[in-house]
Amino acid sequence: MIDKPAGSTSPKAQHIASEVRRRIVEHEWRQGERIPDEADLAIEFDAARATVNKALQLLAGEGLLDRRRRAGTRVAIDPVRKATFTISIVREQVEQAGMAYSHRVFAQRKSPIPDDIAARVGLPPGEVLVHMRAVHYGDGLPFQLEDRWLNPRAAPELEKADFWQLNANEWLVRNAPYLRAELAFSAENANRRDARLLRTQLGQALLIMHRTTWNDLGPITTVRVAFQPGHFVGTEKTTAGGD
Amino acid sequence: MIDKPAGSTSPKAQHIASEVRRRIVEHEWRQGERIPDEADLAIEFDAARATVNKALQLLAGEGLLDRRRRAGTRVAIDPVRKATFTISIVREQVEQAGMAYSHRVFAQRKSPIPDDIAARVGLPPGEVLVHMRAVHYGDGLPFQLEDRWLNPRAAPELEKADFWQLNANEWLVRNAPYLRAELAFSAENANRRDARLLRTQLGQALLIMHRTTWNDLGPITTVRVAFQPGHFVGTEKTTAGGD
DNA sequence: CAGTGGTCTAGACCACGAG
DNA sequence: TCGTGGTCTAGACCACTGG
Repeated sequence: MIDKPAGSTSPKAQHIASEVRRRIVEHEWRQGERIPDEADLAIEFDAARATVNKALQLLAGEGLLDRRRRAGTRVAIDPVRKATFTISIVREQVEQAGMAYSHRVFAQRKSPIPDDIAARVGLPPGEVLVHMRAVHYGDGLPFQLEDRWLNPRAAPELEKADFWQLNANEWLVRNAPYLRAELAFSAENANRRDARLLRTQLGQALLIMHRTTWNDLGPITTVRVAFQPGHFVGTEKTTAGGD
Repeated sequence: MIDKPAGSTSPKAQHIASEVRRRIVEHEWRQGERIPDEADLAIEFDAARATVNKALQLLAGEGLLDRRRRAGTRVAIDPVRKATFTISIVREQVEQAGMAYSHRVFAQRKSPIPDDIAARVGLPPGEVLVHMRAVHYGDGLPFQLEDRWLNPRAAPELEKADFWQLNANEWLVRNAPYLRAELAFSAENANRRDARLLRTQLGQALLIMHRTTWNDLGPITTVRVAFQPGHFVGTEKTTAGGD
């Protein structure tokens, strides 16, 4: 019998990926250079081609490899840097920080959308949506402020929901899954309303997140989230790349 | 990176993933509910179990499914929302916007690191690294400002590089691939130096990106990037989820 | 046209962990 | 303990696309 490599329970594809990654990082295989094809690597690593394929697709997804039929696989010239963000539920963020969660709705009414919102979500200007503003608190202190538009046409059950009591964020997560989303970050100086609701000063730099989601009925919701001053949004882990 | 156009021959695993996704989104299968096991789905879709497995792993990666051995596969209770950012090279960002790229280095010297930087990268306080500040321009206007620390021990060839002429960003991408990275966004009011170099006003809200990279020799570089006021950083596409 | 990656299959064994 | 997902394999055919 042939023994397993001692101490290692790493799946074979992972092992191949790691080894290829190492060769790239250590310049054993240089940028733009062609690497052996799947069949050859399968022999070298004593694996099935499908296993090698899986490993190489992983690396291509990370941006370390460029793969093309007939042309073969090359080390990417500009390793694309990717980072994955996980957007958790507000309540969870607050509670993970060991604080007591609460939230308060400051406004909720039907209203025609402003032109900029219309353009962003792809609805005709003046369309009437539900508009709401809410603040989420941790231990009674403002954690984030959301300014949200909701589209009843994309989520009909929405008419029945009572967001004065319920958290819109959680209701949507549970009742209106999306098929597509856009997410963007920017920074803004706190305006008068931001400052009042977040209990900070006018002009304070705020990290702003815009998120819009769609299903096949159209846009579901678009929201501008203003975080508490000093808040960070970060990645958990990131795969290999350059810089 | 970008999915195939939906119209034509969709790979079988993609088709299965789409169909399962549809059943979840349309509440045919509810949150927390157990879905048929791989063997059953393989029969339903007339596919091999490996193909079903691939589809379900995709959805689990998106956060739509929870999979556990023996316990089976369930629709996730809180669909985790994930978003992937691609951090491109500064020059490319500028040139894609149709502007002429240039950059200027404002300071470069060896210097002991401040305590907060030391803590962030995991080096002893007072360690001497290369410190540099540079501004990247589009059509002569400031595009972003970077304040960077470089560790020669993790990238020995660095000593030879001349960043007064070369772009550190690009040099690193090509010569010092990383194995691990951390990325975070926040917002800060422009300080005096930020304002001067970005040609904006003191107190202007700036989107700040912190990035630190490591290889197996230790931290390679840590950088604070301040973007031009009004700049957005966003995702390209996002997969299904909630909210 | 032919080499290379893309994908699927049928079968197998293993690892985890719920019951 | 044993059902379920995790992974691998050997082989096959197909879809691109470079030469």
